[in-house]
Amino acid sequence: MERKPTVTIIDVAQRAGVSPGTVSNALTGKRPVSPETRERIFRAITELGYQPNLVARSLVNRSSKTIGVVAFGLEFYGPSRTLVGIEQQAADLGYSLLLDLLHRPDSKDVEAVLDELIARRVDGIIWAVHEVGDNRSWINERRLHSLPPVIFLTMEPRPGASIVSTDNRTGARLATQHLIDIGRRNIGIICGPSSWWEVRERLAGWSGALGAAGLESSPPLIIEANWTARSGEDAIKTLLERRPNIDAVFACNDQMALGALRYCHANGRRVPDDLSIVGFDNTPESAYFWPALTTVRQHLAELGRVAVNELHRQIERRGQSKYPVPPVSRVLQPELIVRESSGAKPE
Amino acid sequence: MERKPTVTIIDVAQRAGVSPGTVSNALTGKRPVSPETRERIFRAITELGYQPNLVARSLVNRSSKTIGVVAFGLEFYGPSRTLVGIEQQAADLGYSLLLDLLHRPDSKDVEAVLDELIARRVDGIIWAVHEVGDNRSWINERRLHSLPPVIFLTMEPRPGASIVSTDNRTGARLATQHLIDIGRRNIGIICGPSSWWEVRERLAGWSGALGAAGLESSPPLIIEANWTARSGEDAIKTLLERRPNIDAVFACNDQMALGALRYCHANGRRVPDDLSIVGFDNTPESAYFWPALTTVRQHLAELGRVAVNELHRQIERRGQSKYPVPPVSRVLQPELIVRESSGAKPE
DNA sequence: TTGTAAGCGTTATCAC
DNA sequence: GTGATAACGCTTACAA
Repeated sequence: MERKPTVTIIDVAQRAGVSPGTVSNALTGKRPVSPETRERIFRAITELGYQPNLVARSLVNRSSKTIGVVAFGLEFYGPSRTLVGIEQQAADLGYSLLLDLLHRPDSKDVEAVLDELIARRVDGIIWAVHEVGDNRSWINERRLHSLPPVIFLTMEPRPGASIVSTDNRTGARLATQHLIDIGRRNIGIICGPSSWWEVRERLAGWSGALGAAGLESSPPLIIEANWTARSGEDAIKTLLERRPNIDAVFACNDQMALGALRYCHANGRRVPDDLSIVGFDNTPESAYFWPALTTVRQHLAELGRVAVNELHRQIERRGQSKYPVPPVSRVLQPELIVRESSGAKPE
Repeated sequence: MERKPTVTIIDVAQRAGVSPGTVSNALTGKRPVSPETRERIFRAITELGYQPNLVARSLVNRSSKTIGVVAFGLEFYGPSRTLVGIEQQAADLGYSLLLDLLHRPDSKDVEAVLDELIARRVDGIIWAVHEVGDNRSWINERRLHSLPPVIFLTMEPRPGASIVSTDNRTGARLATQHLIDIGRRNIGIICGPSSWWEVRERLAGWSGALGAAGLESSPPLIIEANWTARSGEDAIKTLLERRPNIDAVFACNDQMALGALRYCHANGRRVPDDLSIVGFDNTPESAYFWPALTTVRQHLAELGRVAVNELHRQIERRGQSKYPVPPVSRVLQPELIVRESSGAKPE
């Protein structure tokens, strides 16, 4: 097993007739180098085909210019869209991304994942796993203190934790209020699993809007599904059996709304004439459902970008002061997208 | 700016009363360590809260246990699903993932991306960017030789390049043959951009099946769209204006099929009675379209897993022999999923 | 089985 | 502006 000798900064230095330190300076620009030597150095670099070694640089710098992203459910629209935003902003700021996927949102491997990221000396972490059950019980100020800066996506506020999230409660309120505004009075909700914090928030938004309007938001109007179109189909069936007079349904994502739509087609319920349906997420497909889906748009890529920016800020500040960086909290507002399925005339 | 002194392998060694080399051996298991010292070492590790530094290890090992993934279009179903497969298999084999996203499939940043990956000393690369236009013109044996092992996803065969891909041509043939089998005779196709290799393959599968059956596959039956549902809607309109007698359409992805479905609803064309529609990809939603979409399933996660396995093999072999590793080529077969939109009774 | 010491490829400190 | 030289934290001959 042979190895072709790798070209190092030392080889470049020799060829250019300077010292390794000077080559480093020319490369990083951290201190001035005279134009002539600079010129010689870069010629040597191309002649030798020198490839800088970021691993060595990371070692001595104690910083890898890398962000660890821990995510779940990349096969779904939301997480993958957010990841795109993360990657773009990270690239703009000069970071590479180390990607770790959990197989389940409530995976018990958390510590192993964190150890891995620490071992690789990431400069910061973005925790893009939904808050489900007690999967964030590991978070506390002491633990956070032993980690590089971390930004959590969309979770319940916790002391010491920096959070960037969508205002799910407002999103659900928007959707429900819209149904109320167009004259609906018996409004059901198809939830995702109630172990998800986001679901509980959306449920709160729904019942809040109904309560404020003096309308019913009792348990029979609530049904739990599992985010899939299939579960949405089953859910609306149950809902309508329980309460045949329901005239509107708010589904906690577009896929379940799609399932509900399908059920209505198959069973002669006209949407939106007999029943209004509203979704959540604004997936690209939702505009082409039949009828086109009224839904709530989350700014997912923006969420990712903001998270990276906040993380970057924390990384920088951490390097400058020895005092702990105060946690931040940013909330992004979703927006209602009115289409055909609710029955209002889109403007 | 203060730094809390990091615990190194040396500190552990001192505390355990052994040499650093022995600690390393205990950690990696590369050479035997007596049970007693092992015990002492691990106690020291936990007492000190030692965190191994993979950056240092990568430097001396000249291998980072990292795979670079270059991808495009993560907001779409296919790429994100494939990435999940890649991540799972990579994790199983002990690799971390370095993720690089291109903003456009025909991005000109290729060299910058490669340089970045080389600088970080990835052990291998998975190129998950679709083949579009001449965006793979940079690939040649000489260039590949200067890179770590690379696996390309779904592209036209090229000398020296290892490829893992879906058999798009067969997939399209399957879909078209199905339409022929159920009695359709005037079968149009809604393509993605013809600059995409996959599109040209699917087109070839479509026309191949038609030709074999003695049916027409002339240009008026072909229309190019851009993968979006909206473009699918426009495309079928044009197609039907050109050829009102069309009785079936094969759309090159599910989203365009969805757009086509929507057009038919809006214009009183009954699917599948008047017109059969078949898609490609088998997105989770497609089973809940109205009518449920007949489509072609790609094994996307499997594609990613196979790619990682092949890459792993190449990385290993490269380390063992000085001879160049022969490129491999793996083709995965897609499968037809019959639902309602084609008109055949699903079995 | 364990210790010693020489790297791995950079950057940073201190002189000049 | 530039050159020695000592780290950075780990692995691995080579000895013992």
